[in-house]
Amino acid sequence: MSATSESEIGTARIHQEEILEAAALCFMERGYNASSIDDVARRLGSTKGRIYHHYRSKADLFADVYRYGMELNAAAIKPLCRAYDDPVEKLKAMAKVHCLTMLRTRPFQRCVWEGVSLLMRGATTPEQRETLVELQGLRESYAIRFREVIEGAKESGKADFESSGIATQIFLMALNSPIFWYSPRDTDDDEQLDEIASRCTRFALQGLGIGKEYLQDV
Amino acid sequence: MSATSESEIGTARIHQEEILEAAALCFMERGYNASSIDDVARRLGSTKGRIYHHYRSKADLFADVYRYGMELNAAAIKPLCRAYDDPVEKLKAMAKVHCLTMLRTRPFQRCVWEGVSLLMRGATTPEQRETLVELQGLRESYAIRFREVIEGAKESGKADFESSGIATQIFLMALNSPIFWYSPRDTDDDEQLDEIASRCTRFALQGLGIGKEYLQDV
DNA sequence: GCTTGAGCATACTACCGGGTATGTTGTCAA
DNA sequence: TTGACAACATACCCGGTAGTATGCTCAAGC
Repeated sequence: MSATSESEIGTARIHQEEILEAAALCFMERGYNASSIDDVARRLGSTKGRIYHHYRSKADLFADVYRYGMELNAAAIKPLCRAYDDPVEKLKAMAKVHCLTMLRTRPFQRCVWEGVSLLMRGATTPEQRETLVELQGLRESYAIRFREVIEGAKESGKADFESSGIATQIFLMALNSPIFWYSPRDTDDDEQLDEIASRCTRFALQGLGIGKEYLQDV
Repeated sequence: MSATSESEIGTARIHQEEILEAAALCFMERGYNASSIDDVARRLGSTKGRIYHHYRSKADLFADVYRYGMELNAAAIKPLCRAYDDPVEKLKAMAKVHCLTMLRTRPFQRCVWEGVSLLMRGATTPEQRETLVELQGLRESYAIRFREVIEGAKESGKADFESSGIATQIFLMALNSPIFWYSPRDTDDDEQLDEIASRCTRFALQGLGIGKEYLQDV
């Protein structure tokens, strides 16, 4: 609320990132409602006081985890936005990167998933509503970026589906799916993640009706 | 616990089905942890007493909702198990029916989804563990049925993927996806559900690498 | 008509967890 | 040196909720 310089915001973020990570892990494992603030604090090796010093409420903390997760997503596909002419090539790159981001930041992505839907029914105060609408907007504008490219692929004749809205939904769902069924191996093998992302990406692109001849290098 | 005749079990089920439905709706809207027993009772126009007369705990109630949802799934695909020679034709039928069941029994399927994973971390008593393992088994054996047919489709040369395990996961995820992004219209149009199920099914089958020439009638 | 038990409702307890109020410590600026 | 404030820890409050104990009613069986 007070006038804080950007450096102050920066250091605050550094302090908070540790909290964010612990919160994301807790929320992923037990869900938002089943995770207590004390749980998050225990994971940090500290107490409630630390969390409530940085966040005004549990919902605020969750919102920040959500926001951070969406920032990671947006940052990952940002370099690709202007780098391709062919929409299919662009879609391939975006899908692969998106899926890799899912795998690499799984706890946050699980929070994004649980996300707004649950909070909508619980949140009561007007400011909370406002925050949720904002977060919802982040998610939707992200999905729209994919939808536009998907529609471009259809117009190029290389994809084949009926409703772009539905197609986008299933497409993203296929790419998101590993955050649920993939449990990371002890050997944190980056190649293995790449392998999984490739398979999800191929599945999703083929689901859109894109021929295998375009998917050799995925 | 006492020796109950089958008819007694039958009438008990009838009484309980009303509770099951209310519980499924509550759990779908707010999630398991955020739904109180009183919420479920309110939706029934009754009180806690009724629920605790039939169920020993909240977890028990949820388990029954889960079980019921899985029974619906199993019953839906059961007639198809011996009706096809071509694995692709069988898979088409199973996928379509599965997706339609998702759409028609959405509240229960959302509970199945939230399902065991969350409870695993919360459930403490040994008997609860036992129940969860049983429910987990229901889900897995159901998935295995799909996996076998999917593998059959690959062996027939009409499908093309690398890991049948991963392929099955993404495949089912694509078919399950409408329980999240589809919100039923006021006009409870059965044809519309069929339309959506068709699109999901085509997406999922194409994702497996099955050619469009096999998917005209989906 | 009396008992018995199923099928609930009512009233109550115990505890957990979100939130707050206050104390403590280190650091930095004046 | 001291005041001020950030960054926590400690101690406490209190509302909500799972679960229980008990009361009520009605229908069936004898």
